[in-house]
Amino acid sequence: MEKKVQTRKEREREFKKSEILDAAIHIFAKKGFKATTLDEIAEKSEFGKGTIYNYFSNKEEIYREIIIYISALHKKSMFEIENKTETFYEFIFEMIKSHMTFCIKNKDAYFLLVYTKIHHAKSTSSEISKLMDCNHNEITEFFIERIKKAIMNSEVTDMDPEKIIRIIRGITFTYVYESLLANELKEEQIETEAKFIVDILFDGIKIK
Amino acid sequence: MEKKVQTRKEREREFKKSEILDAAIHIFAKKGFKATTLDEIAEKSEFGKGTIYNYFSNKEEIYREIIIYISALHKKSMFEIENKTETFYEFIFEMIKSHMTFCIKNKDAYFLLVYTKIHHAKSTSSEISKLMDCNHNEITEFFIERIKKAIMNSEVTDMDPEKIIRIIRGITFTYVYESLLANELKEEQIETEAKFIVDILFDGIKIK
Amino acid sequence: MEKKVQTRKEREREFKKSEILDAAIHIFAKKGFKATTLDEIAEKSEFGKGTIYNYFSNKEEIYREIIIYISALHKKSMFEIENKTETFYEFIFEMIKSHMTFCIKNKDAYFLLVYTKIHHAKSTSSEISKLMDCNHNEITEFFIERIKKAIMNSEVTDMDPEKIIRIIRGITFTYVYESLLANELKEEQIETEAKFIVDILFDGIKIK
Amino acid sequence: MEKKVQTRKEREREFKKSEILDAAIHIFAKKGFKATTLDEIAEKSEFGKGTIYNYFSNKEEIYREIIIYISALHKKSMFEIENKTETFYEFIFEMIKSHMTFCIKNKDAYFLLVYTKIHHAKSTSSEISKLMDCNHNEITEFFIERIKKAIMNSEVTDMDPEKIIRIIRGITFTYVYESLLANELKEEQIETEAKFIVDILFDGIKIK
DNA sequence: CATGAATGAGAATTCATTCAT
DNA sequence: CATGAATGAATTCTCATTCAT
Repeated sequence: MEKKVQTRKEREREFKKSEILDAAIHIFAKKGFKATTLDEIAEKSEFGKGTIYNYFSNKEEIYREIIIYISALHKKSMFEIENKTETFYEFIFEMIKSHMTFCIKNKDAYFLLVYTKIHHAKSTSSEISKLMDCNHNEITEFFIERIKKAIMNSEVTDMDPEKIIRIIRGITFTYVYESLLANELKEEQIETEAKFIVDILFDGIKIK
Repeated sequence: MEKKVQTRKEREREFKKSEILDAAIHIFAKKGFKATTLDEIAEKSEFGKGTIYNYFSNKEEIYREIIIYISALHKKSMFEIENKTETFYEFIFEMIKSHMTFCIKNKDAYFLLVYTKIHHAKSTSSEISKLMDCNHNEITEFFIERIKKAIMNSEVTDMDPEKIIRIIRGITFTYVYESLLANELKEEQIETEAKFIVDILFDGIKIK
Repeated sequence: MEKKVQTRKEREREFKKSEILDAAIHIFAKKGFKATTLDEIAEKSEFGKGTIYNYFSNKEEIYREIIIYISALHKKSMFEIENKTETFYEFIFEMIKSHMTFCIKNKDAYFLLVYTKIHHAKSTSSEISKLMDCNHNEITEFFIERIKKAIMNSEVTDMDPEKIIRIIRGITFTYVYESLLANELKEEQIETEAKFIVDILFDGIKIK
Repeated sequence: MEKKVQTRKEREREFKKSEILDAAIHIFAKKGFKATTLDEIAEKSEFGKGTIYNYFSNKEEIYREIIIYISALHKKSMFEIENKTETFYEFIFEMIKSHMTFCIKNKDAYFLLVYTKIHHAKSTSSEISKLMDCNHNEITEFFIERIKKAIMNSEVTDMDPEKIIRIIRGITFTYVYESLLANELKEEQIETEAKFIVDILFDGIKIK
């Protein structure tokens, strides 16, 4: 994470790599792995085709590095909220806001993440799916602990934490995904939208 | 829609087409559109590669027909429950059960549907994405009417129906998807699982 | 070796494979493995580039099959003479004639064989070099036995058989190779040329 | 040929060139021309890839210079023995020893020479093959003169000198090549091994 | 001079589609 | 209709060569 002493050369190299990755994210997010060609990545990143191979040994590696990078970013945005919150309600609220912020800021990245999750879900072999699984599990673990605590504190009904997570993830992921697609999720609405979701999650839709 | 009088020839043709589509669904679901080859489809369907071109004019058409077919099937399973239910709670309950039944019976089809939704979401041009959108909207319309009625009946809190749908779809889709992936959703659990979801949806997770 | 019952299809396939191999031999012999392109092979064999991949899974496989085929052919031409000869002189004489006949009839094949021997000599890993070694050893074994017999029969001076083989092989290979290159070895001269070599081998060049 | 007064700069330049050539010989000998990359040469010679182009205008030129250099070296080692010898037997003996010494000292160079001879034998166009031919002919001429003299002196049977050369070259080249490959030729055995060859060449293998 | 990043022409390989049988 | 051999456009990847620093 912290390569303190970096020469100018190294920094330049890192910068160029990230330029290529940036270009690639957009295309991968739009077309998927197979349908994305190196010519497109080259053109979009404004490098020659051969140049890209000076930075990545093949197409798959570009994809992998993107997934690693995005996953880490997303995970980080999830874990950051840990200590900032008191109640479970607050925790979920912050978590959803954090997720939304991440998604708005990294729209393509988020689409790619969802695409990859779906796409690699069934192929047990690939390195990428292992990586995704690993991240997924880490976040799940983290959540489960928090839910157990909430149950002990009588904040929420006593239910299988795994299932609760599925519910929360379901609401959040799809809701955000669809909102983004419809271009209906803007930064200034995060507060309201997040509250909307958490309230339903906690109180349900039934009229009281 | 109206294939009233079908000769034996026509019926045989239809049957063979469906054999090819069946074979293709599995592979498309596993690998996605691009990575699926006609050789694989030919082998799995036990037809010659050339034969497939007697039934479909190209690979895309196979894919399209699959999506049309599955979407219709799924839509049908959604609309069927319309008149069987009295309360909104019942409606959602039946709808989720219906969805689950469909997914269990057509696992690959469902994965393919999800994959296609994600994959084509951003490409505005393709015929397939239009088709998906169209179906999506039809179901949405149908739901919205029901929700409006429910709001009028004071069954649920007065909220934007579009948003409620997103929530419901989010919970259902992802919950079912993840359960299927983890191989944790069996036919005999549908009743329980569906109830679990609806109860949370109506009452929330907060302890009362 | 003997696939007695072959359908027409299979025979046609075999025939086309051999057409491709024939075309490839000439080019490989002229340019070596790396410098030979599949476009050239395709053009010379009068097939489309893709077609070749219906018969061989990659360029290396074409090369390998050629070497296997030629080696076997050459080995066969060596072993055939075994029982036809009485004295060691006769044996060597027949062997050289056989070698020459093979080389004249399969000029390109022979050049390719020599090229491959040289080229793969140092790479211990490749499958091809193992194959060549294997054939080389088989022929060597065969020769050694005959030489030992000749020594026991007092036909030739008692020397290390391995070294004698090297001498014989050296004379024969290079002599034939250079003669062929200079276009100075024709079928009708085989008898004379072979005798010239054997006589020197047995009696030396010293005036008596 | 005449680099009489060389500045330090020039000497340094020559030295660096030879460093590059040295590195290249090993790789060319191992992999052949096409399969050798400039990256490898650069790495092995410990120069930057671009630097190499300050000394040679392209890959082919490196190869050519190597061949020129080695050929000259080998030729020199052949011509050196001219005046040291009295009889033809002695001449051949010295020649073979000289050849062996050269080969042991310049193993890679020798392999490369053999490889190049084989490889370029058929391509009439290239400059390299002309060079090789030229050297080949020079040595041949030189030998032929000596053989003619030997025939006149009744040292050897009256035979076509060209053919005798082919025999001698055949024995020597292949014998040495195979011995080197098998790692069986060491400096201290040169005397013995050379005598073994010459004796067979002069007296044959027939028991007397 | 020394360097190595950038480049694109060229090579191997894949695969949807055609078509003769 | 059924078939699969033939095809070449498209794609990934390599590497000699150039050139700015």
